[in-house]
This record gives sequence, structure tokens and C-alpha cells, in this order.
Amino acid sequence: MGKLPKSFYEGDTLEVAKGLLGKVLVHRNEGVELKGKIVEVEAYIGAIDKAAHSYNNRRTERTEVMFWSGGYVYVYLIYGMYYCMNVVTGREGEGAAVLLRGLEPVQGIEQMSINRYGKPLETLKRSQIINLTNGPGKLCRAMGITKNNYGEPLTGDRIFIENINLKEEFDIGVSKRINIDYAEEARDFEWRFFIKGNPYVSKG
DNA sequence: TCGGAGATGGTC
DNA sequence: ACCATCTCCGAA
Repeated sequence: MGKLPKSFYEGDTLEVAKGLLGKVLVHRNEGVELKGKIVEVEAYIGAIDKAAHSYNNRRTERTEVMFWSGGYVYVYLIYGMYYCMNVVTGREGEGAAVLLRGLEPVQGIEQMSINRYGKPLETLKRSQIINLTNGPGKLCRAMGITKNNYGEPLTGDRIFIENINLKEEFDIGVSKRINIDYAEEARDFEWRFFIKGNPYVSKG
């Protein structure tokens, strides 16, 4: 069970987005290994997408990594408080990425509880357990993902995605993306993908 | 359980 | 000024 290869990330962004569902994100940080199954994603494709940070070839210090070839980590700060993690996709110069919006804890859930709430798992209510990783800001907090991960390769040993095939089948849900009402026609693009029925999907 | 309002700071 | 979000608090 190896990690997804660089060639996977360099493929078509919408295919990569769907292909990431059910795979397991691994972060090795400060001696702990945290794992979460990807259950919800959104695609952003700079060339045609007014919601993408890379739209109109906007290449800045923040968006620089989006223009690299697929297989790197793009982390940004949102609302001054929360980090969001993307996987860079496609060819060099393309400016595309997939946002991770929901994870199901697989390993290290006790540490995730500490990271999110500062208290042990056994003290959490049911609703708090679902809230560990069912949103882009929440999952970064739980997994210990910060700006320090910006630009890291997904082909290394510190952060990567396992190339596993789950035994159980799942249906893929499709919808418009969340909180991009400013993006004119792009707001209607159905580029959000999720595992139907999974409780760690952020909404819907 | 649900919805509205406020927090909060990097980026452009 | 804007923003790919979250938490809190009050109403039901």
C-alpha cells in the first residue's frame, strides 16, 4: 500500500478530485502520525474559474504553489483564523488545485481531539466527534496542518496520501461549491464531490 | 437542531 | 475591503 504517485496529481483536476475520495491523508508531525479518509473535496481550476485564487493567472506569493506541477500542498489562511489545505493538480503553470473539505479520522483520533478542543477524546460529546474533521478549517486544525506545510511535496514522507482501495463501495455525490457566491458564473459549477452518506461531509 | 452575528488578520 | 470558516448563543 504505497502513496499516490506524482503522475496521479498531474492528471485532470476533476478526475483527481473524484479519485481522492476514499483515499487516506497521512501527516507525520512531531512524532505522531495522523490519518484521515478523504470524504469531501472541491476542485478549483484557474484558467476558467473565477472562484480560484489562481484565476486570471494571478501569481502571487500566496498562490505561487498552485502554478507548480501537481503533487504539492497549497495551504492558505482564511478569515484570519483558519487554514485550508489543497492538493495542487495538473501541469506546471496551470494553477489548479483540490480543496480538502472533509475527513473521517482513521488514526490518531485522540491527538485530533487534543488539537481541536484541547481535551481528551473520551470527554467529547457525539456531536463534537463529528465536528473534529467535517470542514476545511476543522480538518487542518485536527491534523496539525498549518502554513508550515505550504509547498511540501506529497511524494515525500512527511505528508502524503495513501493509494488504498476501500473494500466497501460508495456513491459519489456532486454539487455546487460552498461559499463562493462572489464568483459569478463559476458559482454554478458542480465541482464539489463527496461520499454520499458519510457523516464527516461538512454539509448536505 | 438551526440560523444569525461576530471574530480576526493576511492578502491585494 | 475582502475572504474556499468556525464558534457561540438564542430561539424553537
